[in-house]
Amino acid sequence: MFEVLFSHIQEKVNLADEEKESLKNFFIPKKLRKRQYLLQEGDVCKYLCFVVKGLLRTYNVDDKGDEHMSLFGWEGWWISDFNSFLSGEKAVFNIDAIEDTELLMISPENYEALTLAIPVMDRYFRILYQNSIVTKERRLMSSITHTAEEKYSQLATSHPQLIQRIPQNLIASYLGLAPETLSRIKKNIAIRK
Amino acid sequence: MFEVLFSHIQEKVNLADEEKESLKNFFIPKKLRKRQYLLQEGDVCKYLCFVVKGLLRTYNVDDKGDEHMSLFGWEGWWISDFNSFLSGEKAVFNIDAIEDTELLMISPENYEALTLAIPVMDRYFRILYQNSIVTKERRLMSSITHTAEEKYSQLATSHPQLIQRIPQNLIASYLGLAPETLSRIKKNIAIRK
DNA sequence: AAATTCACTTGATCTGGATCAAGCCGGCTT
DNA sequence: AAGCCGGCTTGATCCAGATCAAGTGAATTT
Repeated sequence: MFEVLFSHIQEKVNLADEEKESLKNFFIPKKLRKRQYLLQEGDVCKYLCFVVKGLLRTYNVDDKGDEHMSLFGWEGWWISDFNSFLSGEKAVFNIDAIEDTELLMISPENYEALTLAIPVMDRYFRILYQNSIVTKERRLMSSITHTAEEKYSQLATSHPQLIQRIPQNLIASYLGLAPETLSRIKKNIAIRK
Repeated sequence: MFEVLFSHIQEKVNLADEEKESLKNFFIPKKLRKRQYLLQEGDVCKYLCFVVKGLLRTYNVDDKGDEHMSLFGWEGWWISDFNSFLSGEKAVFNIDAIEDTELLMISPENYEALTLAIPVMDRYFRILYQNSIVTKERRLMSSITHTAEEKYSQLATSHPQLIQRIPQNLIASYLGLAPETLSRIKKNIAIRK
């Protein structure tokens, strides 16, 4: 299962064989069944998790009990309540599995130790985070600038896999829309062509 | 003017004196007058810029000609159209100076060369980007989850300096609100206490 | 000091999307 | 196979915030 992680890392930086061996020691493998929680709001997020297989969602729940998706993660994504993981503060997000999932988890201490033991991992994460920032910037501007339909269309073209794989009510929540609104939007798009 | 940059870096990692000397060679200093552009939409963003002094805004303009703030940057912030800087694609953002500003700019080639010459800069940027991701995540969830008034109140408590320093119409745009709406919100808050 | 400009306010009206409320269907359970 | 549950649709109504339209006052320009 480390092969998925290695190949993901090696898209960005090179790892020597002995670095790969060493790297294994910093991670804990874990399996989750569908609907199982990885993290609950209020707990401290003890691991940054690489998704080897499966699908997870990160979301919070407001006063009214409504869920708001922060992000989805599948093969090749890293998942956590990043603030809680880095600072040790309580998590504001819940994370649970949408499909059966396999993870490789690293603790904050090992994350620190890993970057010190294998400095090129600083570079790997630096590049990873660069891309993540660009993505988040796009989503943020889209959420401020676009209408509901524009947001959906943009998502549908940029992440068609996501539309296939994830239930529509969760996608609505990801876009900050009521499920009914998304349903109507899809209908309108379908009618128009 | 490099002292501001050094002290900012040294909040996160240590720099040897010879590394500091070397680092200077990768940057170009630049001054901007109030209202002057650093980047215009459609151009390629040729520099990642560290703000030594002053205040800038990054924003895009929609079809209707309305501006939407992406972010503000002052002393100690890094500013660019990050996607354009990294990929060489055309910028979607405009950047201009709200106050007279002093910058230290680095080109993509020098950014790459810098991290190779001084590997601890990978670590510096990794940590910088971590924090940036947490901030963007918060703003995104806030924009999806909260009402207009909640968004403003949250901003006012988390970044009071920003409220002081930046014209109210730009803050409205940053929050994704019409200027009239923000004006009314402030009035309501004032009345209530 | 008159004139223009620009940020901000206030009021009146409009509207996109939320909310509330029913049905509909396909898949699980018993 | 009958019943139930959860995801989705559809319709009717509501409302937060946008838009349109004036007005004010402070700063900048001429």
